[in-house]
Amino acid sequence: MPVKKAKVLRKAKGEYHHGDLKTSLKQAALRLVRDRGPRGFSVNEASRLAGVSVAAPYRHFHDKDALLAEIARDGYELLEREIRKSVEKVGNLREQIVESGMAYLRFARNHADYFSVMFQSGLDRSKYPEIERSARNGFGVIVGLAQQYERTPELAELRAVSAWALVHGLAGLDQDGALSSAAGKSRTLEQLRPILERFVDQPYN
Amino acid sequence: MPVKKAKVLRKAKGEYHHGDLKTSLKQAALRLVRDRGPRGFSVNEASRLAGVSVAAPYRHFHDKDALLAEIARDGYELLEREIRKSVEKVGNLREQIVESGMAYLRFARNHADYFSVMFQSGLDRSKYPEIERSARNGFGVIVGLAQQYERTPELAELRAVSAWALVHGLAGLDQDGALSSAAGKSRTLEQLRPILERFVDQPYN
DNA sequence: CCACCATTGTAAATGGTGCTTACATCGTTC
DNA sequence: GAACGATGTAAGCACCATTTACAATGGTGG
Repeated sequence: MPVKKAKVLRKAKGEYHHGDLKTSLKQAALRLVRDRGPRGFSVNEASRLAGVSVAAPYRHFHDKDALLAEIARDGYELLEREIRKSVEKVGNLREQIVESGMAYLRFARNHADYFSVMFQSGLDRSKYPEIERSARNGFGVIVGLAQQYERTPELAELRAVSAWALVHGLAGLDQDGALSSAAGKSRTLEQLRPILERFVDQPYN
Repeated sequence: MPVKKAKVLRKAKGEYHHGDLKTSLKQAALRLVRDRGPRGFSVNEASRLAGVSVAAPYRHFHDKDALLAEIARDGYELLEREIRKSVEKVGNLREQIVESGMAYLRFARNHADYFSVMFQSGLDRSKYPEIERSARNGFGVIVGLAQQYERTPELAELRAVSAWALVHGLAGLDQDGALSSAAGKSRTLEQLRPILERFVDQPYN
């Protein structure tokens, strides 16, 4: 879990300027989302966590939604990076597709805070084009793989949409705990790999 | 579309007792969710819509989350009914599976308000066992179909989880507008049917 | 070196929210 | 027809988002 050195989360007591309040606020918000769910976050509380006054955030974000939107965008970018990294690790195209899906599932589990801001915060995406753009970039990776994998653009699109829906659905259900087997035992991500492999090995034509 | 006659949504002006405040509040909340997103709902506003004071709801629901939870449970039950209804319409097992998926997608689109309360409201499901129960019942329908379709319980479970994830993901992406084709044209649900058919026709063994 | 000033932070206030408590009214039952 | 449970109201608390007016900071041009 690479966490960029030891960042300043709280402002030092005697200081006036924080140094990197914008980043701190996003981290504080993410922590609140992690601890109290996607709705359990408030600007005021994030301010307190960062050790500044409640008005300070408004020097960096137009409003609460703008803060959330920026976190969402960060999330999409992080997701895309992680997918690309996973894809680069293997040579075989089939494996690349499987790994991109596994990366999606890992992201949803390891960065559940980002994931819930991205998909469960009820943000009005149409108001933040940069989110749309980042999301589309990420999806582009999947589309690219599908295009290499399928013969026609139509089949590629079908494959890409199906793949995205499958991993997105798995990720969502996993986060809701709906995938834990009857006994309540949680599932390893590796246990989901066969689902992806089956999907990839299904011929489209 | 079936809306139980013409229900009393607002209390009549001169009356003191409402008659069915509980139902009215849930309907008001759903309307607010539909109009202003999953976060744009407040108990106070729902009260106003129902024509009562802001404290009145607390005679019927322990708190805001309890109201949301009951709506979610209603949603799971409605979803289950609609899936069962669709399944009954066709005889062939393969078609039943496809139709159950289509019913899920229809539900997500036609009852986007319920769907978002069920999956995007950030409700703490572990606090409301009745939600878990209703959700599990609905999933039971899918599992049942899968058990008829596959030879072993293991394959059936794999099939059921995959099916659920696929339609759940499609529904979620559809609601986010992520499925609209490049031109921004929205997709007919029937256009998604081939995805489900492909899935069903894939041999598991 | 230092006075300026954009940047970043603070304090206080506004209007709104969820929720609780104390009290008022209804209408059914005995 | 009175008592009582069901139901509704009014008022108040704590919290929140946001704005405004002001203050501290530190980099920059003179």
